[in-house]
Amino acid sequence: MTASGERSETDVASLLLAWYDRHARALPWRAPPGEPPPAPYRVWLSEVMLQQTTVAAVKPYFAEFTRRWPTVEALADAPEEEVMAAWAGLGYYSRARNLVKCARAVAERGGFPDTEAGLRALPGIGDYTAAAIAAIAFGRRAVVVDANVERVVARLFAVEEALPGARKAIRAATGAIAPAARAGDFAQAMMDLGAGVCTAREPRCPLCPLAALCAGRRTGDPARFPRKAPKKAKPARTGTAWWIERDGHVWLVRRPGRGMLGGMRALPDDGWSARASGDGTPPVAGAWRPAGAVRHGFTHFDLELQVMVLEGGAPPPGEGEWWPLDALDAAGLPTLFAKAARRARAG
DNA sequence: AATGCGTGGAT
DNA sequence: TATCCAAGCAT
Repeated sequence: MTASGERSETDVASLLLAWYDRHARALPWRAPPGEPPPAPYRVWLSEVMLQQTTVAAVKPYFAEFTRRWPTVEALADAPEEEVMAAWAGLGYYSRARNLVKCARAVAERGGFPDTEAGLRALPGIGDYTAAAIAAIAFGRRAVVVDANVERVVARLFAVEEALPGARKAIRAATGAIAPAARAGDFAQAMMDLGAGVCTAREPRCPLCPLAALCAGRRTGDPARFPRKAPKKAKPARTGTAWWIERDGHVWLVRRPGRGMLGGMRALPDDGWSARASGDGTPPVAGAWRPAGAVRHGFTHFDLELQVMVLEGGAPPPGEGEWWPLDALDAAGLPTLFAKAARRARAG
């Protein structure tokens, strides 16, 4: 703002919003620039799906969820296991558990809270998501900081401190440039800029509406911002998944509600985890046949999973269900076990 | 506050 | 193939 209170044409927000008016991505959960926002339900659902997840991965899930559950009330009424199965493949499954909890809380209170603090108190909604929904769905001024914004702001102000320590300074700097008007468009513009122009590798500075203001660019090497602490090496683990098939069905279990792949359907396994490899002990005795292995990279370890097959076996002790092979897609197996199932069935 | 938690695409 | 990374949250 200038001293007289009018917006300067060299204001970060003005420059960015003008760019957004021309270059905003068209997305299924987004209103075009300057138009009324989508229903809070769609903003919330998309924001949760987009946590640490790419736009391309989210699109089909968003379409399917809004088709099956068009409102937060419909989602609140859905059985949790159906929602978990529908989430299968998208990852970070605690999001799906919290999605159901949140939908039920919102339905119970008669709608989404329209303040950042109210949103922040709901399950699965943290600082970022509360600010994003408040700004995008309710037009409230909020300091919306995701990884895109961290990168844009770290470059714009050439923040030398490394993440995660720099978060406080980045948040303050973001607050200083966030406008009161068009709060949702500004937040989404920052994210579009980070996603398409101010990218992690090889930023496209000639296309950037903020290039003339950017301290990072003036250093000659904007890509070195934000600095980051070095990351730890990922351990490698091995394990075994057990494919027990009988009369066109396979034996599936449900994993415990917390922890890795929590609450998801799965193949029985030998107890592998991030901390230790599995012990290779089969759940029932029998003529097990090796079907090969699959590799899967998790966030914090790499797993090589041997797949062992037993045909005509008895079910192992404990909870589980015979699942029809011709409907295996509907079981909602997370990707690791979907890979293992393909390997088992390929021979 | 450091750690645990998925997955697929880009380089 | 190896690495990085993406609209983070809970504990």
